[in-house]
Amino acid sequence: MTVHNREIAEQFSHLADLLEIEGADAYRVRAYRQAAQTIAGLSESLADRAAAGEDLSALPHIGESLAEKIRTICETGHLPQLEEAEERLPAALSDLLEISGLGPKRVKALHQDLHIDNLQDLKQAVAEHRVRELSGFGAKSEQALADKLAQWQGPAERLPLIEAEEIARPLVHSLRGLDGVDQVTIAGSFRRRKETVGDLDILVTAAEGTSVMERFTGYDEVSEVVSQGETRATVLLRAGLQVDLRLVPAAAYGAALHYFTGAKAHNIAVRRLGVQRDLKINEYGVFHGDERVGGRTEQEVYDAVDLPFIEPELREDRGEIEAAQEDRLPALIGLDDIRGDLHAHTKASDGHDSLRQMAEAAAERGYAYLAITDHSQHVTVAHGLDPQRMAAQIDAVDALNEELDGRIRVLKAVELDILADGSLDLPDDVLERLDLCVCAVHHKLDLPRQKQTERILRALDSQHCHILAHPRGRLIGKRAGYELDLERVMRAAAERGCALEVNAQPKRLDLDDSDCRLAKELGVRIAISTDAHSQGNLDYMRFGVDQARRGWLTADDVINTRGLDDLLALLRH
DNA sequence: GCCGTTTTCGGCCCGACTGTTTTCAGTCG
Repeated sequence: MTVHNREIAEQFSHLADLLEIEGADAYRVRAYRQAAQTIAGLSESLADRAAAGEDLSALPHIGESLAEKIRTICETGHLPQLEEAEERLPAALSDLLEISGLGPKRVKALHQDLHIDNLQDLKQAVAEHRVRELSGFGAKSEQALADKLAQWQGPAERLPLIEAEEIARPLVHSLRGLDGVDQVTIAGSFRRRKETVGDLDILVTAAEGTSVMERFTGYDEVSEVVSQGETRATVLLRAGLQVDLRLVPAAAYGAALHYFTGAKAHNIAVRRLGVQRDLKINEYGVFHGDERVGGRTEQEVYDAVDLPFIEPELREDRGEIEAAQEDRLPALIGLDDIRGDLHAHTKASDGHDSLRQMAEAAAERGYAYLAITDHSQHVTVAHGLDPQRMAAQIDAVDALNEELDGRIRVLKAVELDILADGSLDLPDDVLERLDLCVCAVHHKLDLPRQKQTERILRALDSQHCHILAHPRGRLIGKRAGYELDLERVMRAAAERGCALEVNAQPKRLDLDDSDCRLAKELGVRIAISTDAHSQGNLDYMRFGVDQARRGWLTADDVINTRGLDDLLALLRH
């Protein structure tokens, strides 16, 4: 039984909540939260690392004390300090912190004075108008709580980035359409291209007296104005998404953009560097005493603390500040570096478009090559190809390449099922005729960790396995992915020269950002592929590139930045 | 509880908005 990083992070996070309600030292609480964040963002299994006797205190925000606690959790599954806290306070009290407007102080008051232990107790107390009697609360807060509790459906779900884009587009358009509005920029995790977005942070610069706030709070899709001031407003959209708007003067645009892009931990780290230089950095600029010394651009903010510009995708306080100080920031891959797509389907299996349509669409995007990777026979629901149909498709691709006359090269390929025992779903004599094999797991997702790992390792042993597709098998918000020792798979892939895929489907993004970073560390090559099931899906490439950038990858780390000849040479190895 | 170009102690980012107050605490980002 391996303890997941996620479970360790949750225990620290829960402990932080309970300690905060108890009124513990705020910095101690923050230390637990930062540690939880570090752990949640790791791809390598801490349980494996701990078992191997590695020094966990080398990790950011993990010191001796927390390293010891991690070891305890890995060995026993429990954190004694959390269990002790749960004896002092009801464990469900931390649920109350999820309600916006309730922080640690008010939750403590609710518990101590009204004996509220959980959300149910709170509902009852609100219904009986007992909350308004409490010092610090009033009729208005009680009513606000009543409204929020009535709509409460658990912690707000984060939206996949692509859905956030669709919601943001018309809103941004509406704001830009207003006279006097200069810049409208979406910052926050959206700009950092995080795979999911919890809210939208919109930054606006405008001429004085422009009615931006009115336009914003009056937007059609707004279901509730949460707060509204001179320079800042928060609304909820009907889609359930929270949107914050910040109005700043043009001279502060860079400082505001930096502040509003976050991540919070990155901002704190940058501001700390400012403090060391006797500078104050806030959303209005960089200040030396009362004198404003920068802030029109983000570059000025970084200049002030002697750092090179740090790309938004890297701003997570995951070592980018240190890397910037040591001048070893990666030159991140860009969409323009991509020369072709190595995973796409046609009507032959479960795609919507023909071979020719897919090839034409890829050529229009300026690609040098497109691998057609229809499913193999085991995936019957997707009408997977058996040896005969595969042979027919190989011939069809050869014929099409002749007709295309070098405009683009279609690669003969397959998305080949890895069977439960790790064998491959088509015989060698068929596979030998292909340019490329993309191997993937589509069934028996519930094998135990060791079996699943060995299954994939066996598949990697085949000389035909060029790329391991969607290695974790997760679906964002739906499925966690199968149990797997990914680090072991990566080491094996590195040895065999097999690439791992970043599947760019917005609901997969698999590998994810931190997996990419681990892959790079271990010397694993990456393929960024769309897994397109239609021509339009080829545009998902940018979502894959986003995650690769978040994972510190350069063009050199990614095989489909190579030209056709280099790629083919690489695949032959 | 972490961490170090003020290093093993004593710091730890900074400001807007709301509601309940009567000058500010709490919450949020």
